[in-house]
Amino acid sequence: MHPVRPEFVPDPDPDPDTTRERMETLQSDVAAAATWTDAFEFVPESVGAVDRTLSTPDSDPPLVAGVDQAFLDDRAVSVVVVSRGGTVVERVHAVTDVAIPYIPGLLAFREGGPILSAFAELGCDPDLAVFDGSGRIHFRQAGLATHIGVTLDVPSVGVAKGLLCGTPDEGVDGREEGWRTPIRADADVTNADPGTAIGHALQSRQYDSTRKINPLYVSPGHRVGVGTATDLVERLCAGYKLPEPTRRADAYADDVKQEYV
DNA sequence: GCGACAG
DNA sequence: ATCTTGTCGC
Repeated sequence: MHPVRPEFVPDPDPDPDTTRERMETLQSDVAAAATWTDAFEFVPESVGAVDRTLSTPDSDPPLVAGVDQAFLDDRAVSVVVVSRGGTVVERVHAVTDVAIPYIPGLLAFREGGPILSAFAELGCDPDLAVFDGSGRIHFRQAGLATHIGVTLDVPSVGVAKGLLCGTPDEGVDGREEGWRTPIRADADVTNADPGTAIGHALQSRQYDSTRKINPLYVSPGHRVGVGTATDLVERLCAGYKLPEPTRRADAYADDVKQEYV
């Protein structure tokens, strides 16, 4: 089986509380090493969900990686789908054993190692990675997107379908497409001044009549600011609730899973 | 003790 | 995440 990186293996201890403390300490270290300001080479405006035949000969669109997983019993299928503009240029996957259960706030310890195994199969170097889960919107500001982003030192953003923690500036129900509001740190978020914007709720899609689609919760992973993270995700959407990188990864993970069932 | 909680 | 049929709407 693929070796699990030390970043995701806290020193073993018979006491579960001690193990948990070590994982939380590791996350605080990850948060301290994270950068939440724009620190990437590509031009944000060149990022898109579809190819643009003519116009804007600006700069080459960056390589954007979508990451997701599917599970079968005690195994995880981790995939990375890389696209440039609207074209998929590479898809890789890794099947690994999962030993850690899902615990809110500790997701990276369950999925991190398997995801790195998939990244190890990649032949290219993504300019940006989009994750299915939170980044800075996390109790210790070290969600999956931040943890992997820091580990690989790749610009990253987290896209979650549910809010883990933090408080929205406004109610999020029934909003129009394109709407967004800041998610601010509250007492549940450590290492952050209360009121600090740690992400956004983004209504990436909405129906005209029967509105009932919930918003996306976008947050910086690493080397991306809060506003830019949401701008990028918005640019990566193509008429669906989820941004294209994540949608493709989700679909590919399901395909691979079927072959292992 | 109770409630909340990404995938 | 996963287990699952039909069903409402564009």
